[in-house]
Order: sequence, then structure tokens, then C-alpha cells
Amino acid sequence: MPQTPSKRRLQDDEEYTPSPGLSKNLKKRKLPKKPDSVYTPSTAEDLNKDGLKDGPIIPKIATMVLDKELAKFPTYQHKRDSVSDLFGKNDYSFVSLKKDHGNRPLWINPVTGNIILEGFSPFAEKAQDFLITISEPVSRPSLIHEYKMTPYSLYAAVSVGLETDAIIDVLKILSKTDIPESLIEMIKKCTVSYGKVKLLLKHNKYFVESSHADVLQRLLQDKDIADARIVSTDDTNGNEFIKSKAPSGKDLVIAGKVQNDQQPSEDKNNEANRDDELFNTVVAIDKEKFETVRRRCNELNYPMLEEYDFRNDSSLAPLDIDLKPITVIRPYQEKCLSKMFGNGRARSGIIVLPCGAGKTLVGITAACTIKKSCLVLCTSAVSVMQWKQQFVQWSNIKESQIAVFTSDQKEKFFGHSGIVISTYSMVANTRVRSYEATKMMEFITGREWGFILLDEVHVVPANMFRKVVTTIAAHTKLGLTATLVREDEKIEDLNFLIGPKLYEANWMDLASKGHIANVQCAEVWCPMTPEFYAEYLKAPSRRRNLLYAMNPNKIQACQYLIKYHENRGDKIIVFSDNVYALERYAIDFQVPFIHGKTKPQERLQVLSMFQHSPTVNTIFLSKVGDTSIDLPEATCLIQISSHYGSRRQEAQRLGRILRAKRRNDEGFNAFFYSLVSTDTQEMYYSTKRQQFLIDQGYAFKVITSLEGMDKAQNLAYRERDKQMALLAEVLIANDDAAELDNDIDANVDDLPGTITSRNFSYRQKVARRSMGNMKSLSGADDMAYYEGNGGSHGKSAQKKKDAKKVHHPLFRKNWL
DNA sequence: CAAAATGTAA
DNA sequence: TGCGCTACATTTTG
Repeated sequence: MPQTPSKRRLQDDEEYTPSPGLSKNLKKRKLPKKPDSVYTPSTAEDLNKDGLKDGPIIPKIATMVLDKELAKFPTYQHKRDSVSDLFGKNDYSFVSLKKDHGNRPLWINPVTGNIILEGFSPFAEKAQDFLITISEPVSRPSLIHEYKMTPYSLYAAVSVGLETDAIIDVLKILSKTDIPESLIEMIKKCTVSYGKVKLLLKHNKYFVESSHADVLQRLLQDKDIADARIVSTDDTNGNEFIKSKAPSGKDLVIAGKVQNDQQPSEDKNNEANRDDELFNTVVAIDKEKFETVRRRCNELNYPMLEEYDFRNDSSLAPLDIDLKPITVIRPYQEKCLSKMFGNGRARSGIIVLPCGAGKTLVGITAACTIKKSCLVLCTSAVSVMQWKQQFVQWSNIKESQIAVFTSDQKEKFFGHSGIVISTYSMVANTRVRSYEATKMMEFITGREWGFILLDEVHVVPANMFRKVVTTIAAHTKLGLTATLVREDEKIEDLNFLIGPKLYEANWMDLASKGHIANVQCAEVWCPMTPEFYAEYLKAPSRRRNLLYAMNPNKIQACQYLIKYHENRGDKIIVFSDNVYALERYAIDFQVPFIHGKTKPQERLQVLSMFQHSPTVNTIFLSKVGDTSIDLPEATCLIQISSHYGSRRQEAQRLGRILRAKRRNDEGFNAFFYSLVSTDTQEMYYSTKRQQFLIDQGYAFKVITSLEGMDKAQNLAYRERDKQMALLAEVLIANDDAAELDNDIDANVDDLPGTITSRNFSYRQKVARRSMGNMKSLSGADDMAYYEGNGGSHGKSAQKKKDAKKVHHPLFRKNWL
């Protein structure tokens, strides 16, 4: 029941997460104990003192490499005892614990190599900082956190300044058990090659540079990389290899880096050379093929180091920008930035912070640190304006130096440096452009940027958007996102498109410190009414969606929850992916709504009413509201229809209430309800969607019946005849989709087997509702079915599927 | 302003 | 594995 959770949450908090003060005390008490000398090349005190740097990771291709490594683990022969059978394959009784294991927070699974952190350990916080640097969080509920090392996570660790021995030593200190030899080998193997190859941007051209000529030679043997190489057209003896002074060690700063072709003189007057007099070998690469090269380098285990020595780059004009003195950065934001600028240069990479945790400010601070021309890309024109507003709010940037590039506004900044804010679609657009837009694109692609800021970076791997990474020349790339997940495999690509994950915040930590709101999550089960369920079973899968969204029991649950929370004084957002359901609910409840077709002006109006008017406490949003709508008033969220199993959407939506203004009120909780029609596909999707949040430590409660709902007055669709009327309407509405099939029948030119007019009619949106269509629903289906089965219909994949399943009675039943 | 074209995501 | 489908979105043009 909705009123109990706040009490429960507090208990959880007390029980699971020691308050910061408490854990500090514990730390002080236990730290001075001298750690076991056998395992301690460096001491735990050191570890505590430097506060390890965090911030790694990505991958899955990578885990395959890791798995191969792990396959080399010896199979342990050991005596099984009487309870071994209960543990089956997971009987690790053969692993011996160190004597003082009680003080050490980590377990390492000898078989999978996964690392388990005891979240209640006094060392947990330090250990977490470390683990997040060297490995990928798998799951982080309150007490037990699980991490996994991957080659990418280890690259990221090195890129952030950790060295191989340090990683191994710290692991040894923290672990209750000995570290398997093969895991150590893997760490060594993955970290040793990092940094040998560097990526440089000079005069709007990319170069691969290495002080290890043999490594470069090896890379050039790869066909893809060789293809991308540009044989120099410079006056330097036509050689494809340009010799340049090697920066010795990764922290040597080369002043006035103008080393193009005729710079041998520069070598001489450079300050006292360090020990190695190595010359770097440099290969120019084709900008177009830049993406391939980076990918291949990662695959060949020589990921390219990408650092920008912005303080010593005189080739790009400086930008006059600073944070306003009153701007204060939170500790975790500072941590992000220390990852990025750890060695005095700017590293490219990705920062993962939950919505509402101030990603924008991190980006702005980074821009203020680099002080070079900066390009900001976001997903919509609305965010563009928000970014601009935030830049003005937090920094002292001059109006004349900040420009916006959207369909409405095409501004340029004055002088040699400035900020441009735009959207991915504006920059990635390949169609014919208006004159202004073409000019603007030339402006953007024709110059070198010191910094490119990619908001909602999880969209970058999309086919068109990823082009921005290659078409725009930038020395540093920083990606920001709350949810580094996609349901396809493309998230891996960010490793070579942008760089390693530099930092990932733990949502629960931020919540416990009051930076984001505490949220109670619940899944509310709404049984389907018999009539709706009958139709649901009959409907082909693509039409089921609307039926379970419009389930009268769900409508009632929604209405009940809205009333309940409005009475509590909450501001409520209801999300529906399905536009029909959205409108229907909103109109029935007499509540304003926004979806894609809502005019911008009306959107603003609705949003401002929601924020300021005491009478508008609920709004309905379609997936336009998933990202970057800033509503600090909202404290309760109800989801009635969603996009299949999208974990990202679930998390983004939750993000809408994380920045709740009232979050620091005593005992405040935000609420997140997911309404699910039982015994439908929604059950499956819902489980899948929640996974991201569960991995972040959120617990979903299942509510099978809302207490008091049966007694509640004035709920919609109580009576059976009203429900039936609704069902009829829904079926007609559903026919809008079905009508596309009818179009094929109706159109005599459309022979079966020709490329269908489906797509065309859908784009045309010519369908209109009528009574006739409702009756023809099943008829249309019959037609589709027999056509497919008969083999005359165009789509062979569908045909195969049909043919295979045609004898299955259930399948038949679903279609007829 | 509506419509066309094109984008994302599962 | 890749491509087509669908539903939603945004940008540009007439």
C-alpha cells in the first residue's frame, strides 16, 4: 500500500547503508591495523589516503576475451563435503580465506573472476571507488555489489592513471582470498599495451602516433588500418612516416606543439630531454575511416590513447570562459572531472550520472577548464535551449560567444572561439539543406574544436548519429548519459567512438546523500477484464499493445493512484508510450497532455501550468517526455504503457522525478508506479525494463491490489456496459493499424508479392475510423494468414515463420 | 501550418 | 546477422 513505504525505506536505510558519519568512524578505528604483510606491497593506509581514482568501462565483446582468459583457470580438485551438493557448481569451499579476512571487503570468484564487494564493510566506499575504476559494475543492490573486470575496464583504469602493479596490489589488499594467478595475468596483459598508441588531431587531420615503431608496424599490417592510412602529400620527403619528438612518459608536456612537417629544429631547443630519445612514428589516417581505425585498434588490443594537452595548445584560439564564483561543484562532480583532467590534460571518455545529478554542470565545468571552442550536441531543440540557459547561468560566457544551431536559429559566434549548441539531427543530417544550414555546417566541420560535448551519449551509436564523431574534428570528446544501455549491442561501439567510461555514479549513494531523491518503485498488477482478455488472446501480437494499455482495471488503478497522490500533495506525471491510450486517459480524467503532435507553444503552456498552477497536479506525457524535460515539481510517476523491454526508457523516466525539489524534506519519497496488465506480454517486458534500476539497487514492490480501490467512488469504467463500449472503441481504434491491411485488398494495383503499400499508407496517415472496419477485423486477418501461408505474399521471412508454425493449434487460434 | 522526408528503437 | 516492420519523434520545405 502506498502509505507504508516511507517507513519501510527508512528501515532499509538504517539496516543496509551505514550513514556517512558512521562509516567514517569505523574506518578510523580499523584502518591503523597493519594489514597482513604477505599481501601488502603497499598499505591499506596509502590506499585510504590517496582515494583511488574511479571511472572505467564498457563492453561485451570484451567479456568474450575475458572468458577465454578465464577458461585457463585450473579446475580445482577438492574434497566435497556433506553440504557440497547443496551448492552444486557454486561450491567454493576449497578457497581458503586470509586470516584477517573479516577486515577485507572483497571476494573474488575463482571461476568467473567476478568480484563481490561487501557493501557493509567499513572499507566499502574506498573499495567501491577502486572497483569502479578497474571493473564494470554488474549489479549493485544495497548489501552485495558485483563487479566484473573486462579488457575495456582495464584500459579505462590505465587511461585514468592506474598502473598495472597498483591494480594488482590493491586487489590483493582488499581481497579476502588469494587472487587467481590467471586473473593477475589478465590484468597484466590488458594493461601493458595501453598507451603505446596515441591519437592526435592536428590541422584538422588525424594521426596515429607511437613511440614504439614495431607496434605501429604491426597495426599497419591490419588491412583496415592500412587502408585508412594517408600517404603523406607533405613536402617532407613524401614519406608516410613523419618523425617527431617523442614525449617521454605520459606526463611530459610539449610546449608549443606546432610540430607539423618542418619541425626538426623544435626538437633541439626543447627542454632537457628525458631519458628516452625515442622518436615517435606518426601515420596520418583518413578522417572518413577514423572510426574503423579506432575500432580495429581496440580489437587488436592496442586501444588508442586520446589526450588533449589543452593548456599548451596555442594553435586553437583560447575561449574566455570561467565558472561564476558562486558556482559550486558537488564532490561527485569533482570526482568526474578529476578523472577527466587527472594528469593535466583532457581525456576523452564517458561520464555516467543519473538524471538530475547535474550532468550539465559537469559538462560546463569541463568546458570552462579546457577554454577552447566547444560544440555541444543534444537530442532535441528544447535541450539546446536548456544547455544555453545553463551555460549562461553557471559560467561567465558572453552572449556573443554562445551560438545556437537549430531549425529555428542559425547563429554563429564572433571571433575565433566560442560555443555552438546544436542537435544530433541538425549535425548528422544528410539531406538537402537550406542555404543557412549548409553554411552553418561548413562553419562547424571546417574548424577544429577543442571540446565536443555529447549529451545523451547513448544515442551516438545510432547509424546516422555516429557520423558526427568522424565529421567533426575535436580534440576532446566527452559523453554524458544517465543510462549507458541500449537493447542492441551498439553500446560497445562507444568505446572507440568516444572513449572509455571515466566515471559511473552509484544512484543509491547519491540518493543517500540527498543529491537525488529517494524513490519507491512499485509494479501494480491490474488483471485484465474478461472481455478485454478475450480480445487480447484473439489479437495478433502487434495489436495487443493497445488492449492491455486500455484495460479498464488499469484505467481505474491509474485514476485511483492519481487521486491518492493528488490528495497527498504530489505532482504527478503519467507516461504512456501509446498515444491513443494517452489521449483517452487524459481526456477521460480531464487532465492536460503532451505528445509529439502537440504544438511547441501548447507544450510550454501545459508545462508551466503543471509547475505553477495549484489546480493542475497531473499531466500525461508520451515519450517526448522521456528525456530532457526538466520538471523539478514532479514527485510521482505512473507508467501505463511503455516501449517493450527498454531499460533505458524506464531509467530515463525514473529520472524525471529524481531532481524533485522537495527531496530533502524529512522522510520525503518520490513514487514510481508501473501499471501492468497481468497475464499479458507486459509482464515479461516489465521485468526486463526494471533490470537496469534493479542493478542500480532499486527494489520493485509488487502490488497485486490497491487497497481501498474497490471502495473508491467515481472510478471510471466500473460498469460492464461502459467497459464494453470502451472495448468497441478500442477495437475500432486498433483498426487504424488493421486498415493498412485492408488497403492492400482495396487497392487493385497492389498485387500480392509486390512491394507493399503498407509503408506508404502508414506514412500517408490516410486511415480513418469507421464502423465497417471493426467488423472486418477478423476477415482481414484471415486474408493475411492465408496469403502468407500460400506463399504468394511478398515477405519471405514472415512466410517461413507462418509455414513453420501453421500446424500449431495455439498459433492458429491466435490468428483466427 | 501541414505534409514530406527521415531519424530512432525494439 | 541483418533487415523489415511499427510507432513515435524531429527537421525542413512549400
